[in-house]
Amino acid sequence: MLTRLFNEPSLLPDMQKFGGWVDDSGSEDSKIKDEEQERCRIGDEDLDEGDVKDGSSRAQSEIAGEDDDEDVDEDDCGDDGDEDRPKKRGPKKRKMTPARLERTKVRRQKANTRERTRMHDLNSALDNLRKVVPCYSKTQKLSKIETLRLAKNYIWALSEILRNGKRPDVVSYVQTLCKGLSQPTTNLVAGCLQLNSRNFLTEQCQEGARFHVSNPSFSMHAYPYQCSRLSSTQCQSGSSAHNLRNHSFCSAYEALYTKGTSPEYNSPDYESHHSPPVCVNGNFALRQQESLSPDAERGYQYSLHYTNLHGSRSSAAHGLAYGPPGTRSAHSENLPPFHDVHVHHDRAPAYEELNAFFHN
DNA sequence: TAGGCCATCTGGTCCT
DNA sequence: AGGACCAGATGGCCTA
Repeated sequence: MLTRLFNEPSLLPDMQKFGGWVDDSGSEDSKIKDEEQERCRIGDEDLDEGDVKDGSSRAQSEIAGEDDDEDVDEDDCGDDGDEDRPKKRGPKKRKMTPARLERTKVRRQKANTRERTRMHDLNSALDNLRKVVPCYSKTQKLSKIETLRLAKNYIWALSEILRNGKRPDVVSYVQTLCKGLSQPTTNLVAGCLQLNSRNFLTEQCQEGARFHVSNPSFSMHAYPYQCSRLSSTQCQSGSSAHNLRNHSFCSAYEALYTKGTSPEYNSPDYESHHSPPVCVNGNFALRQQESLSPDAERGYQYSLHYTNLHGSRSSAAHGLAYGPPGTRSAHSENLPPFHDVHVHHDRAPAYEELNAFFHN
């Protein structure tokens, strides 16, 4: 019955998601009766015709047969014992004529279409963002919230690099990227950078936590922005300064992370992508302590907080590696299957590019 | 099966 | 009046 209200074929599949609307059983009528009773219970105050409230429940009631009765007013709900009630002021309600009903219906459909388009635009923008954050996979897309978190971390990490004029070691870099991310995403990013989260945290604990949010002291062990293909053969292939940088990074990287580590580092081949130029002009006042959303405190307590060099909070590192109890399952033992994961750090961000990007 | 994520609808608010 | 934006509700899909 209610599907008649939305007789546009293209909308029907969507409408059918609302199961109660599709079912033409007798319970529909009782539901509508309940809605009518609810209307009468609420009274005029919420059902002023001037109100925007032209929602489905009212439209449903109107279309359920009240259209035939042109004299039916909203005030007339059948409760005759309400004569003492003071007359409501304000514009008198207009009857829901079929023409008005049709206009309402069209307006709602147009609004739905606009909203759908708006959300699609938002999603395509998010897709674009997914492509420029450090880890991109066509098959294993980051969720929206994780994409935003990773993008925030990415911006912050690059801004710190530019601010300090130093290159961070890959461990610190990954840690920065993974701050506040869920465990699966942490593993994904770590996998993109060929790091097992558990192992890089172990390394971190051994070296002492150098990382601090407000005063990062990145070391120069390696430069993670130039080579995403970490195998020696990949690093040695090709020529040019780009590959030279790759090679230097890979050598340093391998020296750091391939000895005494698990075979998990022999991960699949990752395709390099160019990172977009990044602009940092001091506007990144955001602090890593600030979370993107409240649930960063609520459900994503995976952040690292290395507050000193003595590993006093190194347990937090294990929290990231294994995940806190009672939260999302940890997958630190095995990296997820990265089929077509891309890392976007082929080159160092140049200031010219940064400015160009920012002023576009 | 529960939980996470997502798309969509919907009504409210603000703005032009 | 209508559009943009937002948040809540709802149901589907997927995965552990």
